[in-house]
Amino acid sequence: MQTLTRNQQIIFDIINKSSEPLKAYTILSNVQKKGIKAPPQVYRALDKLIEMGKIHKIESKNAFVACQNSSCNVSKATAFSICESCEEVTEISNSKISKYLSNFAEKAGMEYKKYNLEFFGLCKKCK
Amino acid sequence: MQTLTRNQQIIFDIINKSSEPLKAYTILSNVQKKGIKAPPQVYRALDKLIEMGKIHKIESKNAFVACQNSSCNVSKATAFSICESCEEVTEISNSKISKYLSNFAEKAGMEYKKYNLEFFGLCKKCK
DNA sequence: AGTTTATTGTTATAAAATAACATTATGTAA
DNA sequence: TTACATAATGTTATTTTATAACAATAAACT
Repeated sequence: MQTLTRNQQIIFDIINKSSEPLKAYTILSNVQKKGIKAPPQVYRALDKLIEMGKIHKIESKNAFVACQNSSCNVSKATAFSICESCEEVTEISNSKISKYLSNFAEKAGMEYKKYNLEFFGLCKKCK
Repeated sequence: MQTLTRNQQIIFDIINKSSEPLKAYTILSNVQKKGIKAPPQVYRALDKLIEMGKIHKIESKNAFVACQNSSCNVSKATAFSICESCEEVTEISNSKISKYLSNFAEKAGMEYKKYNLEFFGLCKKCK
């Protein structure tokens, strides 16, 4: 269990408290009062947090969310549903889907390391 | 069957001929001699081509590939494997996986429209 | 303590995407 | 065919996202 450095902790806290994915520059503007002033500081922390599996990047949105999956300490596989109406992003906890997809990748002849899956549509509330 | 406009055709041809995903500004530099001079012209064509399902965006790479799936004329569902060594990107033709995933989304309570799936690892050659 | 390794701070810049507005082309319906 | 609407294009400027490069600190190791 890796401990976070100061910058990593500050940035993780903000992402973790947020109810929605945060963009790097939104994070930046929220931590400038704490002395984190420049983009590289944010991006470096984000990179490490992703490596540790503490956060994930929503590629289609260039935004970052805390991992909801308590067992997820390596960022091996991520799956999200994204509502095109209310923009809600939900992490799909995914033992089944994960098993299915890793199997699929192996069959396809790939030495599989991770995947990223993003569903788009309307969430329960919006449909 | 929709016909392409001049700019769309030029840009589709370049993507279609390429053996690898192309970035918007790479495309731009390749079409400037044909009179397409500015980013918006490229991005507009890309957006339309995506709508038509002629190309897909590899979100994790900000790059674009022609659709390999002849039946794919709506960009409903995309799946790619990306080799982290040689950078090869392959579209996975995906009736099974597609069925599985759309089922999965429905069960999760989502009104599903499309998904994007990106596998990372080592391809056959590189592993 | 001295050395390596990781993290941080900082400035500048690169890369990716879009806003805004003027212009031209295409389709369509009286 | 003319008038109107719609779509596509051209253009300039700007915004947004991400990284290069290098100096300074801090932490971990022997």
